[in-house]
Amino acid sequence: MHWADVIAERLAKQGDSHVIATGITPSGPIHVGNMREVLTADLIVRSCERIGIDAELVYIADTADPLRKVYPFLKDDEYSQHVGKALATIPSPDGNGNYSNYFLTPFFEALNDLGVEYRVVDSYQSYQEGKYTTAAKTAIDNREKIRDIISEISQRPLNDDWFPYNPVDDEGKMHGVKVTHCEWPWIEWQTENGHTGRTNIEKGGGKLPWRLDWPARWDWLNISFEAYGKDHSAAGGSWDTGQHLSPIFGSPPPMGMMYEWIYLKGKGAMASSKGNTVSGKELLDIVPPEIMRFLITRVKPSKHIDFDPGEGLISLADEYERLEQKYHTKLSTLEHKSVEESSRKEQQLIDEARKFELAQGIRSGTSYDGGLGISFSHLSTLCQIKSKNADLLDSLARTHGIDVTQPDSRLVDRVGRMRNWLNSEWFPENARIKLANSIDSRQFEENEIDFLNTFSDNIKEIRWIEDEILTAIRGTISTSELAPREAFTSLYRSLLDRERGPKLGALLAELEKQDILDLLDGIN
RNA sequence: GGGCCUGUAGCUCAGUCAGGUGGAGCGACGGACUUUUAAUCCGUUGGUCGCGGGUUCGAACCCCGUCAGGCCCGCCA
Repeated sequence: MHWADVIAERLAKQGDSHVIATGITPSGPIHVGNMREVLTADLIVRSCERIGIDAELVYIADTADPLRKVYPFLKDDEYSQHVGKALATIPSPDGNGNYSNYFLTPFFEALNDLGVEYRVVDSYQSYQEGKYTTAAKTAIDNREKIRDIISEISQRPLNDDWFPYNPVDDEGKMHGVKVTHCEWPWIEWQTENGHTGRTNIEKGGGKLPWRLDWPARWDWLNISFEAYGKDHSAAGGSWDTGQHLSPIFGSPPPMGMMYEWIYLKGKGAMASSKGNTVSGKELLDIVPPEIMRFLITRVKPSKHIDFDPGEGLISLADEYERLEQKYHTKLSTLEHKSVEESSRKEQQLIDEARKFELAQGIRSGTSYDGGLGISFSHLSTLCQIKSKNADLLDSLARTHGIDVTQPDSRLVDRVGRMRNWLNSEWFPENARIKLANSIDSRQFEENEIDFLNTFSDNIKEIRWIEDEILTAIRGTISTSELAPREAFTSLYRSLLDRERGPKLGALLAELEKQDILDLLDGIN
């Protein structure tokens, strides 16, 4: 059974209506690693829908979190003054609006692109509106008890002056602010510089520390499931203390599931603080949403993913396409048998089907149609040799029977992304089509050289269009002692310096005839 | 020091919760097709399940230990 379906079944045993939570701090570009959390939650929502139970995805934007430091992508002189302030209260790097929205906007665009449906809870706003007031009161009333629990579970004693609420000072900063006195709803504080003042908890004059904020929101949002990053999962970590603190706020803890991080191949864990990230938006600029979803659906959450935006992305797309074919030819009609009444082989097939279904951007309930039938590889070739979309569509009209006047919007969409990919730093060099610089005759047999020379002669007088080039190739093969396959391999090896390649007729037509002739002249 | 996750075919992963003859895809190899190929179809190959013990009639799976990689144990999220 697919892991998302396993979770859905467990949730179904607990009730028929669930709130699935996900939360990411918009302190920087929201990368593919962060997206795993939201997509994991989305898959579980969809699995719930499949078996007929209600599930709502709630995204908590941690906009009340303070800016921890000046990240590498920020200007030091501009942002050092804002360290410690809530993300929602500091200016955006581009000068428009606030900091958190600057990073949330592209993230939401990516989610919409991915077909994720969610409700946003803005934590800064929630504090302002008093949504956390009850929890804050509970936390302060139970200060001793909570301190004992955290100290015991995390194996680290908290200081005597520990207070379960972090107030902001008169500059809006939370770092290094000590609570000196509390008389509900007022909290008195002192900064490291000796400044004193007071803020109103009911008006969002600060926030709960993370270890309390988490279980507090479980209660007021009625969360029944949350996937959390592996950094939270160790004994004594925030998930662990949350389990014990949750009852104090009035609810049992939600069901949870740890997920592993996504690593950038060869560069370590994706982390915006280190700058080695691919944002969700960036990835969606170059591949369609179903490929990005497939990245997540194909592997259990406990596995780390070594994300390779180059060749790895090509194989991911290939794998997706093969699965798409298989799905439409044999998997879509598969009966969803229970684990008990099916063999492991059947289970593996059902898993594959689910990996595909859950990768679809469209919601359950709509039909999964036959796909585009045009492979990514072919598309990458076409985009490389046809610089104009009109020419590209003409080519597809001949080979794939598409309607040039009304091309499928998904096709146009994919072409756009493919062109972005080609123009990006990620597109792998060995998938790029380049005419060889020269031909090393020693690498070829005599009959191959004869063939290439004849071919060179045969194309001298033709018009440089796809049909005539093809005719010339065929004609040359028919008079050659080479088998067609060998002949084509010779052409690929000599012209492109590779064993295989895209359709030669279309490719050569896009290149300059004289360049081909010059190249072939080099043979002796 | 304490803990979590991962380790299964050359590669990417299922299978571990519910112990019962080790699976899939890719790759590689072979064949078919024979005037196109980053093609398709058919077939073959492939693994002391990280390592060592234990429990069991039977262990990839449960238990103990161990090695390797990653991560956590902060008034950070």
